[in-house]
Amino acid sequence: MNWHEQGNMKAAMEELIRGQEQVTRLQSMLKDMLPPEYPSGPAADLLIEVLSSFSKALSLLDLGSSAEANPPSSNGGVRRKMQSPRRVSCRGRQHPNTCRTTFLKTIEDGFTWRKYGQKNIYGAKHPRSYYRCIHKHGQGCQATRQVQRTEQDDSTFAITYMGDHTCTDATTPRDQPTHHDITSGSNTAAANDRRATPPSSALGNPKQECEEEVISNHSPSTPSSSQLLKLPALSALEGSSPPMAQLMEAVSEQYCSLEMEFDPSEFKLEDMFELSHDGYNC
DNA sequence: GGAATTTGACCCAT
DNA sequence: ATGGGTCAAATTCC
Repeated sequence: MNWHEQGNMKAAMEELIRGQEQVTRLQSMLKDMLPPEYPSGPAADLLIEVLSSFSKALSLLDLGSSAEANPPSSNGGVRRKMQSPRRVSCRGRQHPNTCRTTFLKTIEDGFTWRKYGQKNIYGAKHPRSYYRCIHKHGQGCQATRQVQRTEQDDSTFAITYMGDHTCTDATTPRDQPTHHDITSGSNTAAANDRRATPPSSALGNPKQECEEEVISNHSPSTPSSSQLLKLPALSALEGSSPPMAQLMEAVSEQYCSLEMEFDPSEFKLEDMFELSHDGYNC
């Protein structure tokens, strides 16, 4: 690891530690606000999960740095290559500057897609499916997307969009799979897709999308951090008290400053290191 | 029979 | 050399 990578690593750890402290403060505030008979609730549970995520991320980074310092020499010299040494998404050949990833409970997004490939990804539990817009030939639409189940949650799909729709489908606002409207849509590859269809649990519930979306920093239409990440349970508390709102904003920004295409299912230390090479660009 | 998916092969970036 | 992305023939479904 060179000095530049070490610097990024250290900065990432510092950001995580700050975020952890702020969530702890938020937890304390929330505790004061809730009635004694209801010491916990969805918001409190969510904070516990957020704290857990921070802890895991910190321990991962810590392991990474110590492994770097003390490479394992045992195991008879036979050591499996680290998984996913390359960045697995946003590395497209056609749309290097317009990719964004969303995490949804359904692959429906309002557009009509044609599946053109599927690959088992090295080190990944689930295969990745490749779709292109059904209007590629008719209207020359260059939009494509990659769909892969996340490793933590089989019912959640990481959907990476590459290229913009130039077809007439794109003119209908309800069809735009943006972070502003990711709950709409009924006619998709999933609807037409007979075999590459996810389990019914995912399909029958178009309203089950996660509120989480990661948009690459270089995206021309990148929204503000607060727009990017608004936890539903916390949003409900907005306006409850100024310090709480400020803290929520700070925590939100903390997450977003660490964004860097952070797909929990695909997070690998080496990915982080490589991010420092190409400046977080896709 | 047409349309859509599957899957192995090929190409390309790293 | 390796893994990811795309192509296209084969297969499946309606």
